Amino acid sequence: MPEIESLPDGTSHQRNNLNHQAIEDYLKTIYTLAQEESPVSTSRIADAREVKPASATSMIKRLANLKMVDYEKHYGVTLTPSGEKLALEVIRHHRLIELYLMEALGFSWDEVHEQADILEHVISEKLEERIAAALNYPEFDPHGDPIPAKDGSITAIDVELLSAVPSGSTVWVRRIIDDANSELLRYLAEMGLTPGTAVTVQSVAPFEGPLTLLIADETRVIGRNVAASVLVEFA
Amino acid sequence: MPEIESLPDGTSHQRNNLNHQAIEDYLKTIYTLAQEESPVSTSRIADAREVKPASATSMIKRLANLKMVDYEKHYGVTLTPSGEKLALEVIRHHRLIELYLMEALGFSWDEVHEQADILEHVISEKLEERIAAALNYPEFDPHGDPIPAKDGSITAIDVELLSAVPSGSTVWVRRIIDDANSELLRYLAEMGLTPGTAVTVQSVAPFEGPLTLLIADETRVIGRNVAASVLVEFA
DNA sequence: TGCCTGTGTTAGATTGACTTAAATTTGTTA
DNA sequence: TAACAAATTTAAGTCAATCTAACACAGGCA
Repeated sequence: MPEIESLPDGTSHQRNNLNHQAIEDYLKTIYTLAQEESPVSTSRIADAREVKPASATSMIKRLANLKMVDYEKHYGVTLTPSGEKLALEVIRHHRLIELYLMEALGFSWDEVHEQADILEHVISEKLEERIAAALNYPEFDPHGDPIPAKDGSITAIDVELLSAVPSGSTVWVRRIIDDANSELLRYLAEMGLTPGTAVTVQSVAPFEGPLTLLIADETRVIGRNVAASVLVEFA
Repeated sequence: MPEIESLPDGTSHQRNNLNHQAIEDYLKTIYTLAQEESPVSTSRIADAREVKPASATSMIKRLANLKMVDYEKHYGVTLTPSGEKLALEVIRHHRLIELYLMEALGFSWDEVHEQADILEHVISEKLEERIAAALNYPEFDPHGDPIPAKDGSITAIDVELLSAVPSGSTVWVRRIIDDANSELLRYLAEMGLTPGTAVTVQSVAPFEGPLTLLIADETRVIGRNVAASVLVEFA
């Protein structure tokens, strides 16, 4: 007789332990990719998770069995409400941990992502709560990403890629894409391109050329690809 | 051709990730059990880890391949220097985390063990260092257990079981055995039986009977089994 | 000294997460 | 509209960590 896998209910799932790490990672990946485009294809998931498409397919089937995703063969995948809930919980953990590592333990911007990717799966509800409390229930993480609330609600701000902003505009830096690598993050921080900063786009070179920016009265020239890691809101 | 498994070198082994959780758990178990009696038998390991003896045997062989333990069939297992080093590193993590959760995040005595058992395997060298620094490089954890130094050295203090102390003695509570359950820990804390406290044993009832104690001018009567969780040093 | 009991080991199966390689579907495009 | 290329799925195999069941050893006892 075929056994049906089930996940223990919400409050305790991180307890019986790391088994669910892979599940959580896939759900988080799907959530993130779905924000760019939904449904999410097998190969996008496989690329993001750095596994072969066949591996993604088999996990997708497992997630579908768990009612975490709706899955139509050869078409794609979308999160169900319970899948999204779990994804948001993991993202909440990730972002709280990143902020905590910086605020409480003196880590720098570029160091926190990797450690948070591991810790996000293993902190208890109680530890999550204590960390949130220690940070005074913050709304944004160090990269400017909104931290989902416990109930899954998440502050959305309307952002554009800096690389797509027309010249002449003044914008607020809101977020840096979270999986930017350490060197890039250091480079951005050095220039002052961090969440909260105002930036004026002075000129945009054609043919995917560089942008000339005014950041805190300093003129800076950055490549288009770098600008594509920076999300901004019109002032 | 048979591949020989190898562990990446010291500084990075927790990075490439949770694969080694089981290895670390076995080494920690073996280290702890070896303090009671060495060599350590398969069944003691299996009991402690709550797995079947066959599972312990197969992990023991793996550890022997990795040169983490010396293993003689049907006889027992002892840690090699590199096995002990890794065990002490994990124990260091565990104890630092327990203390950190109490000091920095307001957890209580009885809540920290479970969470530390998970986190001990996943914190980076850097996070370990930051936690140690935040605690001002402590020597003892909340249960009174010594925290191994980075070089693996560990402060040993000469302790006795409170259950074995003759009546009339005055002793310092030094440690509570680390795997005591939450209720017991709360009970001990309530009475003031915590590391650092002075206790006078007023009388010891025969036939494994209760002990009458004087703790901070209060008279308390506790069972022999409870006293066996408390390690003391003669004043 | 040979047997018995319990402890320990081997063999074989299972599950989760992955792989490679082969087969299939989809949706163009000629 | 048939054929092809790319994307996807299936099939079959690996590895770690576990299990059960069957077998082997070691030491005490008769």
